Amino acid sequence: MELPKIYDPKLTEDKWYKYWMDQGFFHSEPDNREPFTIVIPPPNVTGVLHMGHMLNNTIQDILVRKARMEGKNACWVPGTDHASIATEAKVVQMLREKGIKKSDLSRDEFLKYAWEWKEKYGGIILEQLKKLGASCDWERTSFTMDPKLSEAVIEVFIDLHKKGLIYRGLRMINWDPSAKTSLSNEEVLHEEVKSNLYFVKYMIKGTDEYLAVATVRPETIMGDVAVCVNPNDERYKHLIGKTVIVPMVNREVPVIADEYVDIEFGTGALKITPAHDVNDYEIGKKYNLPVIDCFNEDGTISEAAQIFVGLDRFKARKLASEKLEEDGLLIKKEEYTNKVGRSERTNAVIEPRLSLQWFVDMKKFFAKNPQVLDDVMSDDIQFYPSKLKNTYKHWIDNLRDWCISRQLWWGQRIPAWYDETGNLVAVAKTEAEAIEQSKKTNPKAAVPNLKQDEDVLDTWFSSWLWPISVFNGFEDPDNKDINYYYPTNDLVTAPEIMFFWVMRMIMAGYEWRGEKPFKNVYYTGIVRDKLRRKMSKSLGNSPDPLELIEKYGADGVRLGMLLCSPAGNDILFDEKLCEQGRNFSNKLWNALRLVKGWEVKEGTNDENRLSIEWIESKMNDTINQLNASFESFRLSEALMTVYKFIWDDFCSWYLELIKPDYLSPIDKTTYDKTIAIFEKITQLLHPFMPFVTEEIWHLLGDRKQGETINLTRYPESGEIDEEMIREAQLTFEIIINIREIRAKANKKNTETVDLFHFANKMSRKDIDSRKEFGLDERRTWGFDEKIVKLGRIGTFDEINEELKGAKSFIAGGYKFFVVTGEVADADAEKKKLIEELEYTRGFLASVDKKLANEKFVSSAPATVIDGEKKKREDALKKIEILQQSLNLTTNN
RNA sequence: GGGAGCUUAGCUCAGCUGGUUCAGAGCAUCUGCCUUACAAGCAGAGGGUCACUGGUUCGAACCCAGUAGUUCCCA
Repeated sequence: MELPKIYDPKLTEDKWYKYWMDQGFFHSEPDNREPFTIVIPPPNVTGVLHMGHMLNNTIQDILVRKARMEGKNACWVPGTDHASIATEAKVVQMLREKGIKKSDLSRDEFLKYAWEWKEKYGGIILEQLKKLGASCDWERTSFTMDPKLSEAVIEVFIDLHKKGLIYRGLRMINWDPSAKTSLSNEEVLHEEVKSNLYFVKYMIKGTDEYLAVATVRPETIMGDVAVCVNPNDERYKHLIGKTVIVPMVNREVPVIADEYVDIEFGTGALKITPAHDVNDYEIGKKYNLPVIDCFNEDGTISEAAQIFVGLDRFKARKLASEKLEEDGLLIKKEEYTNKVGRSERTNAVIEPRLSLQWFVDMKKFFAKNPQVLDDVMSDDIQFYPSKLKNTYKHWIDNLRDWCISRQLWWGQRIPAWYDETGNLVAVAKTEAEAIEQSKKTNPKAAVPNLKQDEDVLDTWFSSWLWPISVFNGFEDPDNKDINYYYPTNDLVTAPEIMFFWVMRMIMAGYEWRGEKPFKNVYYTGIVRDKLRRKMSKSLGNSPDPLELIEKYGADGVRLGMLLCSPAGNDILFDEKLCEQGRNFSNKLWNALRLVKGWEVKEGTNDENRLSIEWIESKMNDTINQLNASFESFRLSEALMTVYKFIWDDFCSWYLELIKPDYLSPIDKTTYDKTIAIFEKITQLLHPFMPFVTEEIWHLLGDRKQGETINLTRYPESGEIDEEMIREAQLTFEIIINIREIRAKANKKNTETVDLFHFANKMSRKDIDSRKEFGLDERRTWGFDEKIVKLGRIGTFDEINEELKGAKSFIAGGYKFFVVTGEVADADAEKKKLIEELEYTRGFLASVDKKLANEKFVSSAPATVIDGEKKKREDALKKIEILQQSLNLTTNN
């Protein structure tokens, strides 16, 4: 069989993904096996794959594939999120490009466009996930606005309203005066700007005294309803309860006291404008102050302000400053740096604005479901990394009610019904039901003319139901799927949505299933570039994942992502890592080429026995380490374990040990064992690199149609011969020493050197001495042929005296001489010996000191003391050899 | 302003209960090799006052306190 020298992912990846899909390997139905479930964090339906998705989904795929190979019934549910704000924005923009304004369309017309857009572009991202190799059950693909899922959202809203966990109230929101809509916090970008701090006189009623107030927003003075000072502020104590005159509009307002006010900031007196500042609003509420909204929704000054009516807010600021100066009320202007929020989309400066919104009463909800916090704190739901538990707790301790209404059209419309004057009449699925309800509460009233709430629900209000709703757990709470797959096993997501999503899914899980939604939560880091900058479109520092796949293969990119992603840490992505991944595929491929190129001869070559026993032990050891890493979700570590086993142990040592001479055949026993090990290697690596391992697995054996590495059982660990591993390590140490001497002597690979073992009382042939070193006497000569082979040794013999002019080294308590033909510098050799002797003596002294310390001996555990004793013995032996060598050198 | 985390090799990180030969990887670097699987490769090497200061302990990268720097969350 002719295999190309370089592995080409393009020839295999699409081929195998199609095969997997055709054979339906990823589809799951409930059966008798243990379930393993992951629900995807649904990406935005109109989104495209970015590096964050790559990382997140690679991790999920690894977990799912491993579970599947462990014989579990693995089910990974894919899907997308309707993402109301982002999607609506995209549709609005698309319409604008066509010359259509949203305001010219009816709600139904707009939604028609939105659905068309969704059908056309939605789900591109899912196709991209296939390129990555994601083994999702595509037959279960869901969308948060699928009829069943939307229905669940509406029912949940009605249910919560019935339970008294939802209410409608006034609240300060982020208002975009340009787009005339509210924005979520995530859509507001904060930036530092230089502005002025105005110091303004508020005259105290009936006196010539004034109270100085500092503000950056003089255009909101018309909305002032009080001035607040700190009750502990000696300067102002006498003014508390007095009345002051608001400049420009001459309104009389009280001076109140609250500890919220920072004595140090400005003048220590704060003007209270409840309509235009979140904190002022809170204070206003606390002291029952009125709210005067002096802005219109487009950011111009309203009638309520009395002056500057109709002018833009920034124009008004300038005019207010001038007017204050005219009136002699402006004390001074100072330069001041503060943060201003801007709309991500329109760049307009955000105005805090009061409006009627729907809320979930979080305090009540948590009182009803204390497990939402408790189960995370007690690790019943385990966070990886666990340090994020602190953040979770801190958030819950400072909960605010969840605002769930959005002034948008794309999403689930709030099922609340109002009469003509805007009073809430009922919360119900349909108008008919609402009328029914209103009749019940007020039978005598005429049938009202009802209007449904114009707003839709927050997208998170549908995604918090995701682990239940994808299995239709609301319409049919006792169905086969939900009973089998729920609670799910692992959730893989980003820490920044811990509150938006993770916490709320836990809430929903307890409220409607009485059970947690998942057992483990794995938080990935934020993908950043080499310079630690967040990857973003505007910086242009985010590579296109599909281009990377094109360049390095999906396996290469998957490896590249994972190589730099310890759980919870940020990912400093570097394209070079993908290259490393690609190179690794190629390494594996070439190992296949080597093995498949051998001619096989019946029989057994006993020289290879120890090498085979060693690699088997080493592999079992690797499997144990790998499983331990998986159990604690240390996936980077797990990958590194397999990576090193394959590259270093299997390729660099094992294959070199057993490789027959050029054109010589290999014995069948060794060949069969090697193929078996290679097969296990592909299985171990498969969750990480699904494509190249499937390809190689098929080439390693005679596979039938319908067979796949996906459905093979993940290798289990067997017996580990620790002594064999030590023996091999000693062999490698000897070989490395020889190679180093060869390298320094500039020996060509084709030239041999001679090796002599110094036969003192610790001879390698001496069985007792081998026992002393903890080595098995049966293997005395086991690896010697291999030392000759890999060290390119001509003669390998024993010698009873120091070999003058030869280079020497000590390995595992044995001394060796290497004759390179070039005369070694005797003084340098001697110096080396002396240095090593000095060092070992110093080391011995420190160990002795420890052992002589009575407190150490009495308080340290026995294993530690035994360790120290062993160190002492080893050091003594080493000193003896060194001393002996040195004596001989000196005598010569 | 409040809270949480981090600081170990040039870079990115391990170091799990304080104790196994003066601290471990990967990448990068340096040297030599196109040695019949792989130059996307092979062989070898160098590189660290564990941020700083003090404390606890027989023993500290690890525990405690303080200082500095840094990141994130909330306001």
